[in-house]
Amino acid sequence: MPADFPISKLLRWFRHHQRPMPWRPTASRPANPYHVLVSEAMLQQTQVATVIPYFERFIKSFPTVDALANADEQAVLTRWQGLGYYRRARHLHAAAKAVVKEHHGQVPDRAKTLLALPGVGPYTAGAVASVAYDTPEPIVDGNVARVYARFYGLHDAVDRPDTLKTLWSLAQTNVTASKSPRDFNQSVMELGALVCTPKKTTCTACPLKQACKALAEGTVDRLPVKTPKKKPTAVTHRVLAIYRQTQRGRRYLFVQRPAQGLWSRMWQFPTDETANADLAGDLGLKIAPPNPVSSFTHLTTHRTVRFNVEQARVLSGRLLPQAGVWRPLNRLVDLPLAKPQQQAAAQVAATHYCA
DNA sequence: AAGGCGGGGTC
DNA sequence: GACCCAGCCTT
Repeated sequence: MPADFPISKLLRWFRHHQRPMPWRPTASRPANPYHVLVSEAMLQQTQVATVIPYFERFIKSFPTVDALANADEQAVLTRWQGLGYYRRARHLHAAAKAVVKEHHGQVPDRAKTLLALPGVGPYTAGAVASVAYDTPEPIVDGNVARVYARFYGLHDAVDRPDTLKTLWSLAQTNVTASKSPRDFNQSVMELGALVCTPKKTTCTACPLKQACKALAEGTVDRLPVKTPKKKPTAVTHRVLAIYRQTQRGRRYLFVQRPAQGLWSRMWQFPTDETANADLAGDLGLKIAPPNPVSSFTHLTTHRTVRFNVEQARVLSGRLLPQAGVWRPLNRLVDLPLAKPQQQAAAQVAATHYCA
């Protein structure tokens, strides 16, 4: 039988210390389930402070679930650009279409129904149900796992299936007992973000300190246990900025990435990720010898990518139909680019001004 | 069960 | 550097 979780103390702490978030319902702002759904999609593996400006811009562009459902994918990806995990944007777009088509434009209020939406897993389903509708659905995210692993003294790896089962069970028990599911679920996460942090915890300020197992046994800095992750592999990408000269300046060629894999459906300069592919020839173009522009390293979770950027002028040839678009570098606002391609574009533009 | 998927904050 | 972040999907 686990120790009693001090729900009331935690809720009291939450009322005084919670950070304002634009999607959070308050006394003067009723819950907006669409806002909650958008926020939870953005918050997957992404910190609150990072999400807030993206959320504001996204809602300004797509104020309602109907607006999002009717938007085209390029516009959605453009609003997501820079946030990462771009599959989330396409899933959220598909979820909005499903809400309009299958749920009369109302974001579902039951976790089981939410779970059927693309990009909505167990955490997001519980979060939308509890935060938007105040229903007693459990949630377990990185914060909750850390708080519970410490409070209950769970020394098994928290990403193990049996430990996860325990965590969800504890979350279920606590949220059911809380009588305020919306505040309770958010309060555990907020405690994990502000007090029960991965490092430099501030246990003296913790509303759970009197009953925390890890604090009592001195294992706070060793919990939660996690299985180690693989190191990223090093790869090199060759970026080729191909331009043609027009009366109104240079137009650069951009192509779209495939729907699967890294930076799905984002746009880029033609980029060789394998060996010495014939980038221009494959597009039906003949180019002058390329000039080096810059090199930089970009880090992702699984790769460290060395980007070598070059540019070259088109000599002849006709671009294959549907292969890409020609754009001046000062008109890329509606073309969703991932971070390294944004950086490459900025550096190509800089050399242009110097030359 | 394990790996892929971004980019930034923090120490 | 290393670790983490209001996870999800595919294989």
